[in-house]
Amino acid sequence: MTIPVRQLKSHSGETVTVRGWLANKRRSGKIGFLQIRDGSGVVQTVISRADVSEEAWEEVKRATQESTVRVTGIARVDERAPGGVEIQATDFVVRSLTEDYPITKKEHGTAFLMEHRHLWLRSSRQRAALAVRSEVCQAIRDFYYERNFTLIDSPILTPTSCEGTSTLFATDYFGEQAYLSQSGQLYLEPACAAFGKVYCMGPTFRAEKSKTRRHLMEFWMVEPEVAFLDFEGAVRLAEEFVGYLAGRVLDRCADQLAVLERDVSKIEKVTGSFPRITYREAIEILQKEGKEIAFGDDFGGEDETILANAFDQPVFVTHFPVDMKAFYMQPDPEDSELSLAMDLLAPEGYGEIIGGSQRIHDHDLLLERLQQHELPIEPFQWYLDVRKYGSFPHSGFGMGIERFAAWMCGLGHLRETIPYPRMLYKIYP
RNA sequence: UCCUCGGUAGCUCAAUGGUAGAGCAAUCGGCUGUUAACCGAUUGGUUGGGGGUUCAAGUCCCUCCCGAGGAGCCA
Repeated sequence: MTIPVRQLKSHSGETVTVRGWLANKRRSGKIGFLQIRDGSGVVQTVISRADVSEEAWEEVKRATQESTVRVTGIARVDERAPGGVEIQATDFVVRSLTEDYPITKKEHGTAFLMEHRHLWLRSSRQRAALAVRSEVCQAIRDFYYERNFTLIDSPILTPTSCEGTSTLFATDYFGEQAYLSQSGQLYLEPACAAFGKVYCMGPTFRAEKSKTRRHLMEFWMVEPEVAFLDFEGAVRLAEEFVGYLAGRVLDRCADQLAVLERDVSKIEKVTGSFPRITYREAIEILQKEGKEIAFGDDFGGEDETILANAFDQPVFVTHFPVDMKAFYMQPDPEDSELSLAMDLLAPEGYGEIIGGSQRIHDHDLLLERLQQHELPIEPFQWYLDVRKYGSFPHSGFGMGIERFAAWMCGLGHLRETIPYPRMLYKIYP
């Protein structure tokens, strides 16, 4: 009977068949140790020449790294085996022989591995990171499902820029210019009036020529948007959300975090409420650290790291100057020069993982802001309609899934947290 | 777009301006408990492309291409 490697421990003593790919082989004249990966896990198979036919032993000699193989034998618990269970083989066959597999057991540079991303996916660290990503995505779905949010997928092909600033990927739309979406938020706001609590999760595109470990041209973002939720509510939702996701990763990805050699104590600190500082306080902290930064300046990557390192937990920075942020953000009722905006900075230098705000619900103020930003009114008419027909206060935020996953995994670069990263000038494979 | 560093065997890297090398991989042989197994042997090169300086260039100069890191911008 074919058994997934993951379930082998519960079949100890039984004769089982495993099929998969040969991850590694060590062989002497009379005994072989084969690490076989089947997608659910990796198991060591022990083959003694005396126990198998001459044909099967020839197959052991012939088998190369990443050949497709099938082994039959007795599963047994043995502490000498990686993973604690192994198969004592009675038969072994190569189903498809691999020759000249590019990724060897020794070290490779990232550039080489990225050229072979389709094969690199098979390696243990990559499988661990992508499994964490998968768990994060599932946890996101569960979080919003359990709280009665409705999934509203926003369009990827859009007629205009959402915020008017970022560089977009342009494409031809039957003779008209269309752009790949850089945010689903504007399309979520009308849906709030239909469903109250909504979210979207999908790919987002930025054509900026960024070339750093914190950037991808194509990345995934989850964006909740809630009717009648004020700024304080949005901060609390973000806090609860991040805490929930971190808890899920700790609960269900212990094996992956071990492979990634992640210091889980850093993630275990992510509980309860997160510290909050205002933008003004953040500037003061940076100035005390000797940074030359003034009120009104944006944070650089180094600034974010300084701020984040001042706390164990993720830290909210709130109340940014109005003209630093997007046109739709609600001004602070106590100081109209500030907006009810927040960024959440992850610890350990992982940077901004969440950005959000309360949205302007007053029609005339939003119109004024569009004009101030020199944005055309006509393409945003539908967006203004949200404020025209039964306006309501509402708030939301967006979280970058790769940045969150990179933080959980302790990876220095976003590219390993997405199966096929799209980076500056790099779109292969 | 700008700044910095880099490109030598399939991979990771050495090589004062003076004969292009090692480890791993591959191939062959040996080894009954290996953990990136180990041991021996063999194979493997238009030194990213083009131009220049020089008796002589992997090495110095110019230029282009490609890669890595960072800045700006952002999630």
